[in-house]
Amino acid sequence: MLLMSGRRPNTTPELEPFGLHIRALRKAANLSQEEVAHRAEMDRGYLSGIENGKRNPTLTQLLKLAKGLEVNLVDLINYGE
Amino acid sequence: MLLMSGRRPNTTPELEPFGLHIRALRKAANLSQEEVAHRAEMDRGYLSGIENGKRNPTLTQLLKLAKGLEVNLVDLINYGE
DNA sequence: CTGTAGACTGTCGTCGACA
DNA sequence: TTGTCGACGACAGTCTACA
Repeated sequence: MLLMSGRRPNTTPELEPFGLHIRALRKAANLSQEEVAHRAEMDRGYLSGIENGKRNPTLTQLLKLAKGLEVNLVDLINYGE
Repeated sequence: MLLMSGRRPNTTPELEPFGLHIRALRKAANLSQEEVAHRAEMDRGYLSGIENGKRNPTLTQLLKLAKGLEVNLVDLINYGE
């Protein structure tokens, strides 16, 4: 093997706080991952990966996510760092 | 012709305002692309692509860029939208 | 409802080079 | 100093499916 297809990295320390923040925003809005993913027009499994700090989203994905959570981009990335 | 290797997309409307903002921040600090890229530990040519709205950086790249420009993440992405 | 696995396409991100 | 090109490895992002 060594085919390494579907990216499934372990939790990345750098991305973890962001993921927790996204989850907090979603919970605060009382939405399921599926609902947010649908509104953001992104994959539900991918959103799960983001919340768990396993994915490294691009700027365009962040824009979609902000839309899905109905917050502006600044609030989306305004976590502790 | 149709081999499409080294990513060299045309300007993406979605990414353009962000690029202009990054350029403004860099100019305000009186830095060259090379200096910022070095401090951010990223490729200079790639930074050029970002400023021109041709690249779609990931969250980790944004974190690096904030470091290179010596601003926090919020200021980095706080452009008009 | 959520997490994760497999498979696939397309792009990210780097390096070296040249205008 | 900046933009862009070629090549290439690695990963983003999607879809189906199952616990």
